Amino acid sequence: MPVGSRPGGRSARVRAAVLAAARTLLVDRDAELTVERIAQAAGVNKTSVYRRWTDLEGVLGDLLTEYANSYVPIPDTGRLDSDLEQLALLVRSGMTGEPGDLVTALAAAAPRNPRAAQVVRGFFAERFGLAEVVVGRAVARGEAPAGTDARAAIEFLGAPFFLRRLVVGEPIDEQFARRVAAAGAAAVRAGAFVAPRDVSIVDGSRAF
Amino acid sequence: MPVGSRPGGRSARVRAAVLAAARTLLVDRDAELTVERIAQAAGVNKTSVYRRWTDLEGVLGDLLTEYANSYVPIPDTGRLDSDLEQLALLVRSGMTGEPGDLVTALAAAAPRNPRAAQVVRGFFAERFGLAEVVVGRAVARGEAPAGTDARAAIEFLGAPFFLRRLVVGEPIDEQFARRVAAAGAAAVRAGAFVAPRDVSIVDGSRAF
Amino acid sequence: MPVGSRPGGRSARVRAAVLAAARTLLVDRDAELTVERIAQAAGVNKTSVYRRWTDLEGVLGDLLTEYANSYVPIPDTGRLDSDLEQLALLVRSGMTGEPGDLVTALAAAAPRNPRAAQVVRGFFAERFGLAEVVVGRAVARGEAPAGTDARAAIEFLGAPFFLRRLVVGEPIDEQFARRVAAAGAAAVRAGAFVAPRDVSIVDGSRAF
Amino acid sequence: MPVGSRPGGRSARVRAAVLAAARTLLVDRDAELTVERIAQAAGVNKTSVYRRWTDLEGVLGDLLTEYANSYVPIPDTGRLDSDLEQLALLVRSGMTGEPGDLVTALAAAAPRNPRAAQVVRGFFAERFGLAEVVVGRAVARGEAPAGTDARAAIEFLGAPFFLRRLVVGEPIDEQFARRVAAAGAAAVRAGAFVAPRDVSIVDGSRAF
DNA sequence: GAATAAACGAGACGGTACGTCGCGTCTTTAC
DNA sequence: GTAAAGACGCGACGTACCGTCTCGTTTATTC
Repeated sequence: MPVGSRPGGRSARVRAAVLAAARTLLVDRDAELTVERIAQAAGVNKTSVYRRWTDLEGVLGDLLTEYANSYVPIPDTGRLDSDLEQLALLVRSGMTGEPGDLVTALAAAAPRNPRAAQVVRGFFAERFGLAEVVVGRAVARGEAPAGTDARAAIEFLGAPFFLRRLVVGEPIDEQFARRVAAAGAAAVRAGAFVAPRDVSIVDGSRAF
Repeated sequence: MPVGSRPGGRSARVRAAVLAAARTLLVDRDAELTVERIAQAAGVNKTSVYRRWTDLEGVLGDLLTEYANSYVPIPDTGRLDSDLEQLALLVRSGMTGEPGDLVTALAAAAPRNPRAAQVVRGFFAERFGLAEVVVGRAVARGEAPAGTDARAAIEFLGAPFFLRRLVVGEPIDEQFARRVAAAGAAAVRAGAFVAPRDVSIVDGSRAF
Repeated sequence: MPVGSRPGGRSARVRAAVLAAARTLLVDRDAELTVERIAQAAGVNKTSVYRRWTDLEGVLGDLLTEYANSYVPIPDTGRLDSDLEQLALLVRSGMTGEPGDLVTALAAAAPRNPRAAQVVRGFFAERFGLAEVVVGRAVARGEAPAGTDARAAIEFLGAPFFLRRLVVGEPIDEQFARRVAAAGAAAVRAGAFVAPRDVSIVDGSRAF
Repeated sequence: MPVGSRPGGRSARVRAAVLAAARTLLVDRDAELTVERIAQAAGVNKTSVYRRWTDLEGVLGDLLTEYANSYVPIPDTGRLDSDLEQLALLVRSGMTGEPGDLVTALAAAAPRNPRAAQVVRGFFAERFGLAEVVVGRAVARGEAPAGTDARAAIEFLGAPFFLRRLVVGEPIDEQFARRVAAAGAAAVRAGAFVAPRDVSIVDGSRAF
């Protein structure tokens, strides 16, 4: 959704001001995140916001995309357990900060705003995709059975953070992250994410 | 927030009509679920809705409570794996149907409506509580290590369904449910949910 | 377009406040007659205006209707000349005051607002209709030829006031009104408004 | 407001395109006649319109001026009646066609746009001025009393066309034009437009 | 024939008003 | 005397034009 046009022009200024204002209002809890308020906080006319984004969710989507483009180090410690732990701690710090609010806001808007749904899905598709290599390496090292569905494993690892954040509402501390990582590692090692047709083989090999 | 009064009075009739209308609009996708629309569909004045509930979320909360009060059979097959699988299949059928929509709607409202958050949390606290016995039995049978945190395990089991439903948006089929159950069982068996203070002991025992 | 409902209720209060505010803003030249400003001046929410009237023109239409319902004495002096003169002076005082502004505003909106056009037409249809009796009496007295089209005569009499008001913009003084009346009387007496088929007869009689 | 510069340059081309587009949109009823739409229809940027004209009304003013500069034959049949009839038929054809729409649009804008008011007044001042000679000749021929105010008579003649066009909205057919001419001729002949101070003389002469 | 100045296309911008929707409150009538 | 009917204040929505403003790109004169 970003327009871009000339980088140094007025366009860029307005765009930056709006995103910054949105970010501020997002952090300020109980700040009624509306288009009008964002525009006002950005010192920009409401019309200018609608010229660029179709929606409030469009703005938030761009914010989220900015985060998506920021560098996230994928851990590579040589062991599945510590890789997943590092990953879980990264997810935790992401979920408790600003992007967590963004995801919450967008996920809340998703049921009635297809674009919001698309943005948030795209964000996670990318994030999860990056993390899959961790599982792939474990398979290569023999820590995880061949045929392990990396995507499923990562989704399984990330899920509890969302449940807490969006539904349960309890705090997400480091211990929680470590426990989730441990569970994920155990499940991966036990072959719970091996693709169905291979399961029989794995089960068979496990019988010995 | 429900009033109740006398069961056969106007109160009861209005209440039933509103809940039925809300349920209908909830099932009809793209039906914009607003108080005014519900009142109209119920053949009732908007004021009558606000007399009984503080919010749209209040109505949905009552709807969810009705589901919460409906009987859910907790599986007891004698083995952890099949118990969790049954449980996961139950969760799946719950998430794909009407209560799934309810939870989605309430979870969406949660960030700006504390009561909605409370309702949805209460719902899950109860559901998860009921399911914990499954883990307890596994511990008793020796299938799971002593000190296993049943609540954490169940939360871990349920989480992927929410992620799919609220965020990722992919369909939740039986295979998905079975895989989640398998992962959960593996993690439980591996002791990933043993409480921290016992972890040292476990670690200690693992040292030998 | 007026709603009416209960006379002493809130409805009536809002309605009166809006009409009064509109009247005030109408008189204040350069006062940007908009719905929002009227609502603000009336101490009423914009929504309440739109609840009752579809348009700004709807409000003005009601104002005009109020004037239409106010009593206007139709002169009956016994002579066509003085009757028309009285009438012209009445039209003049109407055109130079508030209803003149109303008509101006509505006539301006008419080309793009059918309802405004309808209102202003209805207003004049009624006004002109009332004034026709003056011509009718003149015919009965023998001052005007039989078959005189009273409607056409009155339209002819009223027209110069509109031209001045809407187009030319010059002031409309008493002398102007008297001259218009004199011209109208002369035209009526000369049989200029006798229906076409009768014209030949009149012309014939005039030939002698 | 027209710039002109060199006749074959871009300026002239843009100017012509804009005026042509405006004329087209003016004829197409229900075409919303806005600056943006005109610019688009002209294949010209909005800025280019504003570079040349201050307003939409400025454009329409130029359009009207073009019509004003077009030749209008002032009838000279030798008799007042037929002169006025010819004139009325000319006015009719002008009012029912494109210039009628122009006048309507400009008259509608006049109350809030002084320049529009000025343009439309100027147009009529010129048109009426040209037509005055008809009355002057009638006076010279003895068909009308000396001292007849030609301007007033012509205004009186033209007025009913405006009333129909701007306010009443009924069609303007040839019969209407003829009747107006007849009424005008009768009023002129009867001395209704003789200047006030002369009225006494006329009245006196009429007394005999 | 190159330099230069004016006009142009493109389109973002601040601004005002529009008309709509939904919320939750409050009054009025009627049962 | 309670409750249904529905108007109300409120706030935000998203749209349409307005008239202004850069910012490159032609175009057409001028040297």
